[in-house]
Amino acid sequence: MRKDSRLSRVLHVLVHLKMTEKPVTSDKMAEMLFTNPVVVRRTMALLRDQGYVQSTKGHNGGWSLTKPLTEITLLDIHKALGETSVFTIGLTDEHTNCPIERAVNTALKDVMDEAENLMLKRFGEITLDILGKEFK
Amino acid sequence: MRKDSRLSRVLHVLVHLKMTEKPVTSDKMAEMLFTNPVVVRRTMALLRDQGYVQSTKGHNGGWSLTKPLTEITLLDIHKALGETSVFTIGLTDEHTNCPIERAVNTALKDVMDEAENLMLKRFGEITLDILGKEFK
DNA sequence: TTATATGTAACTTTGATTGTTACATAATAT
DNA sequence: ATATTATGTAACAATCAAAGTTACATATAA
Repeated sequence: MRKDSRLSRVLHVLVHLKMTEKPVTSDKMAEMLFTNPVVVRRTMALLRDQGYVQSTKGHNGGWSLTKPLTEITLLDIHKALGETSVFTIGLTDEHTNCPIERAVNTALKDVMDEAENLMLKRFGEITLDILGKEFK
Repeated sequence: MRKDSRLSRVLHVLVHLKMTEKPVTSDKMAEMLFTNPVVVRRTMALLRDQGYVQSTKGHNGGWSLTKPLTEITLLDIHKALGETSVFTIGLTDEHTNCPIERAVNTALKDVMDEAENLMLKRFGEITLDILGKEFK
């Protein structure tokens, strides 16, 4: 099943952004991530919308952080990417008046919600500076 | 992001199988699930490989349970489907010698593993008969 | 005013699942 | 016996969302 690696990638980029201090262009990031500058802009734009980074045009332009890494959590970035539901498991919606389908969906949903809540809670406890710390 | 609804669908089918008692053909199941008999066979074959159902050919043939629903858990069926990793979130593997990528991956993986373990634990606690019970 | 950036719409490609066709094999009813 | 009803499965086509690409507009700085 297909995976969304934007979170992993963008976290990587954000920590590097902090290291270099000056703006990094979409082209440089694309090179670093083996992808395309437009794809980078698309993803980074979501973070800008939430106020975690800013973009500047023209010479010496590019992307830079607007907050210290200590004030950004994995949860913040996860939410900024706007991915709904973290599971590959999907529910069906074709016999909504069938009690068995409903029971199946309820059972699956309860468990997935519990697992997702735990995941989001943990993500909320991890700030990005921690990811750079292990660097040293 | 695309979802895999085989688990939801096959659970639905298994509970109905118990209700009818006699074998149900792939064609009937396909009709019920708004899909194709070959797709049904593909999925059901995975359950047969693990001994949860059997298939019989010819007249009055079809699929039937080989175990009481009380002896099958959501986890059993989930595992039988062979889906690896329940998350849409993927890790990157392009800078394995970059300490930042490693730190990002480790952080994400630890959290995902914890959430997945909780999910599998809960799945293991739910037997399929429970899904039929709510029927009454 | 030229070079360097981002912004974004429109389109193409990719990749994995699902769906389909075709035919082989097996079991049962008549 | 043999016609009918099933599954088994290989090979191929369709689908669909994400990623990638192209093209051009806009903004900023040297």
